[in-house]
Amino acid sequence: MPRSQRNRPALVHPDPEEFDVLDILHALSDPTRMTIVQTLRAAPERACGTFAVDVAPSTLTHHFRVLREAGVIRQREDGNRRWTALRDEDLEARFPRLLEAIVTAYENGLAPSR
Amino acid sequence: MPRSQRNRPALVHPDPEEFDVLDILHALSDPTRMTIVQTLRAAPERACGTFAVDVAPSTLTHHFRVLREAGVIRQREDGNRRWTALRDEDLEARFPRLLEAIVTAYENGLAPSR
DNA sequence: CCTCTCATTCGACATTCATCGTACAACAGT
DNA sequence: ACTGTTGTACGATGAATGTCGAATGAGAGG
Repeated sequence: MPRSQRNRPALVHPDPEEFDVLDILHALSDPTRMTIVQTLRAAPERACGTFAVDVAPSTLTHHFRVLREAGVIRQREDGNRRWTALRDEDLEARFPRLLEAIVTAYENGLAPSR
Repeated sequence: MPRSQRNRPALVHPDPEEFDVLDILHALSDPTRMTIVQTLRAAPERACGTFAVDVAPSTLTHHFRVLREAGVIRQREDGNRRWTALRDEDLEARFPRLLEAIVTAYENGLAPSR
């Protein structure tokens, strides 16, 4: 029996109909979380520890929860690892072009005129 | 001599090169501020008191400052009124399709599936 | 069985934030 | 001048937020 079904509370993953744009915007307005999303756009699925962000593990867990409860990412358990992926398709179905516009804007703001 | 040039500090309006996507996302992640932006999309310019938001005047001033310092709105003085307008073109030039995608997503989230 | 790794939960902390009431300043009429 | 309107500035307050360290728990592998 995997860890997620024993002592650990089930991971909260809202349905696309429950997505709230304001929650998504808030989730993406933090630099650490935006870096996570940006990283996930390049790699389809990653383990928690493989993100190049400079925060404590418990802080990372916190940021994952914010993203997950907003519907931005999906997490699944696999042995001792927790894999994280973007909910590209769900987001696109609910809010077309939203994620693309935001992440593109963020990446445009990094190098060119800063 | 208008009010803005006397005892009052000049209104802070960042240049488009200084826009920060994360600041913009944070500014738009509040329901009151999103309502303001949505209202401004319909009317090109409005006076402060003409927004259908249910907060105290001083709170409204606070929200205008957040939006203004993020580059979302522009405010100008005219006699006793302060006129507020969206910085459509500046935002579009700096972050193409960003505002459109966000406001559209917000409006889609209001009626259809909620 | 023992240990190491991975990631979480919990509690604490300092900061930021949304909100309001009060006081105030400038303009517009009368 | 006096008065009402418009909107700001300031200070306070309670809630939310980002951060961390310590403790915990489950899995993997010797």
